Amino acid sequence: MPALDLKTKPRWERRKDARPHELLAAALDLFVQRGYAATRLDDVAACAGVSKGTLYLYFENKEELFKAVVREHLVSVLAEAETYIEQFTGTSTELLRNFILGWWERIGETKLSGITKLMMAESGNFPDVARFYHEEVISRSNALIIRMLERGIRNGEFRPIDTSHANLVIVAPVIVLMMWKHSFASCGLQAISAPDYLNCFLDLITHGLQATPAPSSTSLV
Amino acid sequence: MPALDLKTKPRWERRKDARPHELLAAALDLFVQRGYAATRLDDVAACAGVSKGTLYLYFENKEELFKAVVREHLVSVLAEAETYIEQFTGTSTELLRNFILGWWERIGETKLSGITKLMMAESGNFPDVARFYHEEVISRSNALIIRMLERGIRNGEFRPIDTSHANLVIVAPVIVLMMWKHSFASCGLQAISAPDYLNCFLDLITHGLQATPAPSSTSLV
Amino acid sequence: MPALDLKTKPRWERRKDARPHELLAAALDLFVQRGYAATRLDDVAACAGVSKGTLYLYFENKEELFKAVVREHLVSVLAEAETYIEQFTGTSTELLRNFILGWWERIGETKLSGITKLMMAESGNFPDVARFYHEEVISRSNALIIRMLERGIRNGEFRPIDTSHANLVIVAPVIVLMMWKHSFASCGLQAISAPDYLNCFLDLITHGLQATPAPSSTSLV
Amino acid sequence: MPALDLKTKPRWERRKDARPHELLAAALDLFVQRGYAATRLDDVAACAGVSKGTLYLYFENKEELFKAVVREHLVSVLAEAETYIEQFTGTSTELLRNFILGWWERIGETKLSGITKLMMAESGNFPDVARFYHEEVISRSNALIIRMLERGIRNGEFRPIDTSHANLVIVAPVIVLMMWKHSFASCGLQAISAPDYLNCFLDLITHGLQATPAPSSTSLV
DNA sequence: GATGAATGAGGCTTCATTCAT
DNA sequence: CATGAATGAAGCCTCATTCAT
Repeated sequence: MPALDLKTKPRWERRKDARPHELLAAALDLFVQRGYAATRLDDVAACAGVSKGTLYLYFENKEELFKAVVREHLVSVLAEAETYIEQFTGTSTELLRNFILGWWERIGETKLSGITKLMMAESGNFPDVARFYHEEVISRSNALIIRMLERGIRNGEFRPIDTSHANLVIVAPVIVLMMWKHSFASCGLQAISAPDYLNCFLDLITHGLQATPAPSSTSLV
Repeated sequence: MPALDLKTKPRWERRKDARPHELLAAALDLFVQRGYAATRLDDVAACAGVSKGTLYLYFENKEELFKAVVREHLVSVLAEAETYIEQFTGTSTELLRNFILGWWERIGETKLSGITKLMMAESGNFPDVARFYHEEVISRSNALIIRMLERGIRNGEFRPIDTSHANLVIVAPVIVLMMWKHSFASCGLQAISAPDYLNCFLDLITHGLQATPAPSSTSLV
Repeated sequence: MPALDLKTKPRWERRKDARPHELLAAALDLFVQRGYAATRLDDVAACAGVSKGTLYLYFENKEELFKAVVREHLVSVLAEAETYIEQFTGTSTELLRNFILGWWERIGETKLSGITKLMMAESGNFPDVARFYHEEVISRSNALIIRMLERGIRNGEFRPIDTSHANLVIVAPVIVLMMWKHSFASCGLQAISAPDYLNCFLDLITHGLQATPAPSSTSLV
Repeated sequence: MPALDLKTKPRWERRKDARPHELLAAALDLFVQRGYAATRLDDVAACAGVSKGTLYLYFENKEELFKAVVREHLVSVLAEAETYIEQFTGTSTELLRNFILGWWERIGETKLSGITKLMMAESGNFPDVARFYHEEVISRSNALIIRMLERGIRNGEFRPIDTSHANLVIVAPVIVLMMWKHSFASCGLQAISAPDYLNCFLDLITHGLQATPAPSSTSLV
């Protein structure tokens, strides 16, 4: 067998390579479902069809497992968003709207929203994880949004505002929506329609940012 | 009997009336600091200077202790807010601003913000507590805000918007600010200036709600 | 007020005398309902409308309380039975039947059966209580039954049998009935009709003891 | 590697297949010795030479542990008895006698009698366990004895009696003997000779059941 | 590499008993 | 006499982590 034929690895060996991904998928599911502290490694292993000990072959401990989940699933989405924004050529209002809706589509609507929720919920008890997440995810996403706002201000679309705080104002409803979905809504309490909510929010924020006020194009009642 | 005996320390002190409040104070501190699941009742007892068993003289179990904390500390603030809103005679814009700032002052700035954070963080794992909190706190506070928005719409100050979603949009930044304070900020990561943030938010939201657009009175950069 | 008028004690003082009896009544109820170990002194106190501490004014500890219950409620019934048997003038078969049925009426059907059950159930874990109960109750009741059997043998009604073991054979069904009532029957499992059961038993035992066999007077099917 | 290393004691020993049985044996010992409620799982573990947590690898909780003890040790004996009775060809009097004596030999004389005692003693406080035991053990053993009585009545050996109550009358002395052994006798109070007692009982019951009365063959005094 | 048995610290809750008032 | 707040040991159960095989 020629050494070059890397694609015909025997089955068990390909499986070997797949292991970490299977484990991370299982871990994601459970972290999202139950949170960090309440997720038992037994369950992660069981869910991945592996023994508990095997988990420790691939990840030093619970914390490292979680970090790996974040790296595997969130960081890639961020990179994609960075590219998108850099290349966008329309108005900043459109860009912002697309960004928010895309964010919801790629993260909010998927399991990944659970990670955002989890970090807001538990970073206080796990400072190391918090630091890691802030560096890898939050600061990068902040930069992204601030860049969009500055673009809008620079070309006169948006009023000149304090971008670093506006960033958080803009981000807040999406975060709250994610948290709601994984807290009260998951107990059957007060479900929220994400599209309606986001439209309402985008309408308000668009009006709020507008340099030259214009009537909203659609009735939102 | 010699006067010296007076120094004998009793094995415990009778504090019948004060005890529940002391315990609730200790419980509040720890729930806020560590969350619901991670708070150990031993620690609550120790923090209140009593033994583990004493806690159970006053509260049936962890859940009831928590509920009592909420009743003692949050429900009263809500009642106050309801009265305030009912009696307010100024513009709705002013009312909304006062409400938000008062909310921050009474809750956001105090330990109580930790309860809001805790509930968003853990209600998914404790549905009974979630139901209780939603009934006692959330639904009442929702009603409050919706009433304010309707007041503004009715008298022509605000655009006609979907109040039930707008409610959440308005609430979101305050909630996120509370959560941030008890998550990343508590690890020394990216502190946020609440006044600046809230001003930025109020400026945006005021603009966003306005029926007849007016230029913002102050530059916020 | 003349010192002789003992019957007109002020109310609170008569109540003082009643206390121990009220406590013993409450204790009886709970010991019977839940057994010795599972009875909480809190509940006894509450059931008697008294504080926990008061219990300790009258009884040194749980064990002494229990002993007092036995003395108050069982020992007197025994004395009554002893008298009855001494004075009975009919046949021994009648005597035995009356004794068994009377035993069921005075003890089996009442709460007191619970004490018998309790002792069989828990004496292994409380040897001191067991010793006390054996001395005060069991050995005396054994003597009673043996005397009845010997009377029957002496006058030719009963076959000559080993009275000390027959004693236990005779006693066994009544004890089992008492235990059943307080164990499986109390969970709704297989209720037993005491009259039918006792009749069946008396029929069998009468036949079994008879010196000159005679057909049973009633069909028991 | 030097041979000396062989002496290193492992922190634990792998005993996958043996463990459950060792645990059940330890549990049986302690349940019998102390009863259900008074048996601490720590002690069971210690008695089996494992840590507390290990118990929970094999049994979900105390109740399941107990059920497993019953299944392992009692249910098998019952099956054996069922077969024996089905195949027996002698007289019903002999069958009954053999059954009773065999019951004593297989259960009464062994630790297993402690389970019977325990259930009579504690089923009132543990209804779920009671239900389980009644289904798995009591109802089956009742059926067995009733079948024997009906056999004797059918072929004219026994008088026609109420079999369902006679069943309990017959069973009572054996149960009482078992209970006695684990209650008063275990405190050194009034030991009972099982053989003498059972003979006395069988003599009485045989006479009591007989269709055509016959003189007892032996003097039992 | 993979397994999964074993550990043991730690969390919630109960209850007989004590003792200052 | 009465009270009832307080104690603290003890019991059940969980779970991250280790390690012989």
